[in-house]
Amino acid sequence: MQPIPVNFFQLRSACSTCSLHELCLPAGLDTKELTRLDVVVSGKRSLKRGQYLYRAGSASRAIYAVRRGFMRSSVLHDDGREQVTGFHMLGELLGMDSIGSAKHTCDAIALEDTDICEIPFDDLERLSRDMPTLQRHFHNIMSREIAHDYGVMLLLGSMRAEERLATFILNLSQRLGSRGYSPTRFNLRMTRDDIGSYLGLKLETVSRMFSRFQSDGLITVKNRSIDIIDMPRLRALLGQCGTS
Amino acid sequence: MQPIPVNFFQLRSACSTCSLHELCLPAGLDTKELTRLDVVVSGKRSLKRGQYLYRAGSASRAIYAVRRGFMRSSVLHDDGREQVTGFHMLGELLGMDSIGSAKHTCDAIALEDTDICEIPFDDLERLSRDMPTLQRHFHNIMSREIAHDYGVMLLLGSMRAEERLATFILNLSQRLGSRGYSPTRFNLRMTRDDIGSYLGLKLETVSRMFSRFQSDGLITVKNRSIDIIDMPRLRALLGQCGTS
DNA sequence: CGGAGAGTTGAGAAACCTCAAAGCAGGTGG
DNA sequence: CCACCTGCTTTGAGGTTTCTCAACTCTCCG
Repeated sequence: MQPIPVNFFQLRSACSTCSLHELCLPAGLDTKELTRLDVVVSGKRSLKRGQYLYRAGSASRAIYAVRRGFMRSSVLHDDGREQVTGFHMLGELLGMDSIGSAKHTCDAIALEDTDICEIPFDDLERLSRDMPTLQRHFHNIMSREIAHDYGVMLLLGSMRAEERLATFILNLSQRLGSRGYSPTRFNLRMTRDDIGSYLGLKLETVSRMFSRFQSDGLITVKNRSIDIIDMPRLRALLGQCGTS
Repeated sequence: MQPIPVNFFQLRSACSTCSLHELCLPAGLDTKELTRLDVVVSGKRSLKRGQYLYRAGSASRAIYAVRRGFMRSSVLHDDGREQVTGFHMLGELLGMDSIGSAKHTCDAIALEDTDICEIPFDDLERLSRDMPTLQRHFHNIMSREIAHDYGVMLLLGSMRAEERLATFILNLSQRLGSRGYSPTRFNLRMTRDDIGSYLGLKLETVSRMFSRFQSDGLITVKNRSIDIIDMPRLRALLGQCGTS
């Protein structure tokens, strides 16, 4: 749950033609290299809200970057239980779990109308062999995803409901802030059930925690719109509850 | 928590000189390529039980493979809480979370006397550019680690204690079996506290579940030695408890 | 033989879940 | 434009699981 250290403005300046995603970020790529990368990334898809980008089990030959909109990834257990594994906003990548198996292990669904660009593995790997900077950068991104997942395990394994939700809100705030949006006022794109699934809680617990945060004066919640009133005290919730 | 699909015998035959780890596994590398890989992988380290391979924050320029022994990885929260993120046995890789940041994000400690071989990123990336098969294979491994982490999230987010521990035991059984050891009788290398931290439970809960499994006739537990008596019923515990 | 670390077990407390009812918002069709 | 319907959200009450605290046992070593 470490915030992804991406400054959207850096990103924009580094990559004006292509899809404004993590992959063509700091990298130190020259114009010619960026152009080559751009060609590879040119496959685009538009999704309506509720439409799947891919489903578990389907064939996979690409990773995806969010150009516009908001995505949710989840894994499905045999017995029907679902675990949300992540939410993906502008510039973020998804589908890195399926390079290994050539089949998707997750579902990915659009939570609002979303534009996606597609980056075929084969092209990415071919390009990486020519461009060490890109290669290193791609490895960094996958590695960061792993480190991020460890953060989520820490959250799921050792935090209480209150701390989980505070972490979640602050993480969204940070990611929106670094993209130039307000870090204190934003709209959630997902349901309470989605949040609960991601945080290992039931939707009622999520709802109760939102209410408690509101009555404690930390945030204002009105349906899906969040307004962070007292950022310092919200931050102070992290690492407070449960010393074990 | 999907089992890692590695057959140790395949592995052994594919890679007789080097360190018998995942990296030089199916790959389809020829002898010359294997030799080049072998040179890179030649850095070795031996650890005594209780010794750290690396600690969070220290500089990182390599990934590591277990040649012999047993390792534990964990992330540390600011307030001292610890979350075990994985256990690593013969042939498995660790340290892939730290390629991105050049600093380790985890601690890695030896749970018994362990030999490790070190694979510097730079060498691996250089070699990958020459050897597409290795490149693809390395990406597969990182990708599988991500998919595996999603499985752990599912476990932590939506399973009850009983199911978590059953999953854990079956996962160990599977990994030991694929390495030629008995899948039904084995010794745990970690404490109840380690297991609890990995599974998001307290050590007392782990202990109680072991006792319950034993009195239900599923396994025999004597300290750290486990004997699986009724594999089918142990498997049946998965996906049974909690339909939500 | 003693000590330290690890594991077991019990009792009570706390956190979270389940079930249930009611309120709201947003979209659709008449 | 309104009424209705559906899906989402909130809130309460009671139940379950897991945690906490504590005492005791066991095992391994020196």
